[in-house]
Amino acid sequence: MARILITSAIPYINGIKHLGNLVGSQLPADLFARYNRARGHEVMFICATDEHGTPAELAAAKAGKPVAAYCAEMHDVQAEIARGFRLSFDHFGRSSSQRNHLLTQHFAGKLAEAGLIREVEESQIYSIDDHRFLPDRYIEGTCPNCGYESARGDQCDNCTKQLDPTDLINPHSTISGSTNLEVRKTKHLYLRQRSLRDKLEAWIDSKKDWPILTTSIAKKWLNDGDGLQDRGITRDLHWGIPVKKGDQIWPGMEGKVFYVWFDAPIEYIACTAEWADAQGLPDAAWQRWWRTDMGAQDVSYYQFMGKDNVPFHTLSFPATILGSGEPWKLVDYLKSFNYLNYDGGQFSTSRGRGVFMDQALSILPSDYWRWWLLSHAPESADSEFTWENFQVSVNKDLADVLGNLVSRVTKFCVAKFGSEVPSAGEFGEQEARLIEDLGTRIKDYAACMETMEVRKASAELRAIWVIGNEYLQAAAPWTVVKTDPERAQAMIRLSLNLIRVYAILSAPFIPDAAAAMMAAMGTEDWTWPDDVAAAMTALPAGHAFRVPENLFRKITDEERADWQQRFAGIRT
RNA sequence: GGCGAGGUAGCUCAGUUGGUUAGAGCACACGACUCAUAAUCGUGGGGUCGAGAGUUCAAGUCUCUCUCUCGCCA
Repeated sequence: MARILITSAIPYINGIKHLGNLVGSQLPADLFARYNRARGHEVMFICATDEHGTPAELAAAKAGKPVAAYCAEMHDVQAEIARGFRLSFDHFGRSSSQRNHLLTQHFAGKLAEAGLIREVEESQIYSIDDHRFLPDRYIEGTCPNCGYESARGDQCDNCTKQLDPTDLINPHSTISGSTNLEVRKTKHLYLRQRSLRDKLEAWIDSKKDWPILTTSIAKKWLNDGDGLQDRGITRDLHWGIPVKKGDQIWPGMEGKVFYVWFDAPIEYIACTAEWADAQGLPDAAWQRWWRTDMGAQDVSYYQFMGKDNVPFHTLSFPATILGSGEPWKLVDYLKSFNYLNYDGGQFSTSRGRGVFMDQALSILPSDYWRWWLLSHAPESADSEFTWENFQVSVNKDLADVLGNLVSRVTKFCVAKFGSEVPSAGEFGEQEARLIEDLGTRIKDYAACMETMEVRKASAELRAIWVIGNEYLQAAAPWTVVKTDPERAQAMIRLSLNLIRVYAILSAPFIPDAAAAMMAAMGTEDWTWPDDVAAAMTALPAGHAFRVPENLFRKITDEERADWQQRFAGIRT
């Protein structure tokens, strides 16, 4: 039994994520977690909400709520939706937790001890009316070059010239519109990533089996231009983790907080501590996942994320870990995803384009979405969601191939032999061939799951469903029953056992349907079918089963047209 | 403008270190079957692998040029 640590990129707090966000991290991570649990491994699957930073403050202000209350509320909303999608986190934590405060401050202290922090005094625009420093993107004004009136603090979108906020004519805050701005000196901490560059590169180079997408992004940041840059890790905000050196005050940094991208990945660790706290377990329980000096030396750590998160996970976070000089677990395999596009364009949170997680669940159960998203995961390139494709995939794969198979077997048995596994007859050559074929395919499927080849795994699973139909079609028990009922009984006995095996194999993709299949077969035996022949006799003669409700319904043309129109425009 | 990723059957996509007639699913056509959610199974048609040139005994797979799409950055 292996020990497997899995983290999904943590979603930002200010709103509900769309399907593109889901398929890029949480969902494939869940697939992998469920598969590894099914194989009997010890799994720790962690996710959380990423709660700090200016966007959270602004979203809270817009909602008319204190930011802490807003985040608590939105965390619950996201947690509920995650449950709706059956995301099987061992813990869904919060980057604003006390655990993360302490751990983030701890890391900062260790980095300072190692001489990897430098203090920099810089000038920034302060909005007197907003009572805050304004990041570049929150300042607009007239471009001194082209006269464009909505130039941002860092660059003019019209003439594309790079700007300094102080260059702008009539600068104003995009938060309040206030022009009551001034330049103030402020001091910030920078992490000396440059001095860790070679160490990071050596570490990246040691990861021969990582996807090209992952290593190429990391290499680009390491080598592009002047190479890896030192990075500011503090901000002049109120909402965040107060800057401290371990548990000590950091002179000159009073009232400042750590930058959200500094504390967010540390939450992976802190979240595991939150899990231990919630379980009433001692620190050793989470440390054995994260500290190689406290039992984590045999842990395999997998991260899942969209490609936009790769630089932070290949460089920034490892810089924090390596720089601390402490024996924390580094990621072993990083699985990154491209983007999912929506019907000819991009999903857009700001424009409300596409399907958001809550909307998806309001029109169809999670299994439908899980199946489509995972079987079309943007692994090697960006991929595209269209309603036609969704409708066809769901109707064909889930309703026709799998759902109907369960129907035809169970209903035929009840009609001809009753609602217990029939006892007569022996397995013959056809059954032996099926068992052999199934054994091969299950191995192929498992291999894809282990290497996290999500689309391939879904294709293998579908092929496994198909051979059930092929077998039935060739065996034709509905014909055989007329001349040799005992032989037909053997066929159906096998087919009922096949349903149980399919439930086990399918559970990582479609957990609800799998549970329904298992319940219909009247068993709780989820043992992975390493021995297919044995698995085909797991439900013994005389074992009671029942006909389940249809596992999947079909999406009609009218529904498809309706949804296509409904989700094309603006989310209100 | 720079960098990166891509342009493979009507659609969504696979195609390992270059090597026999380029694959899958869906869609389409025909056939089989009738247990089942008008479901299933089989057979078949369909691609000059974005364009052009080059390297090679051999290129979707390497090199160059061009073109289109999409990102990121300045």
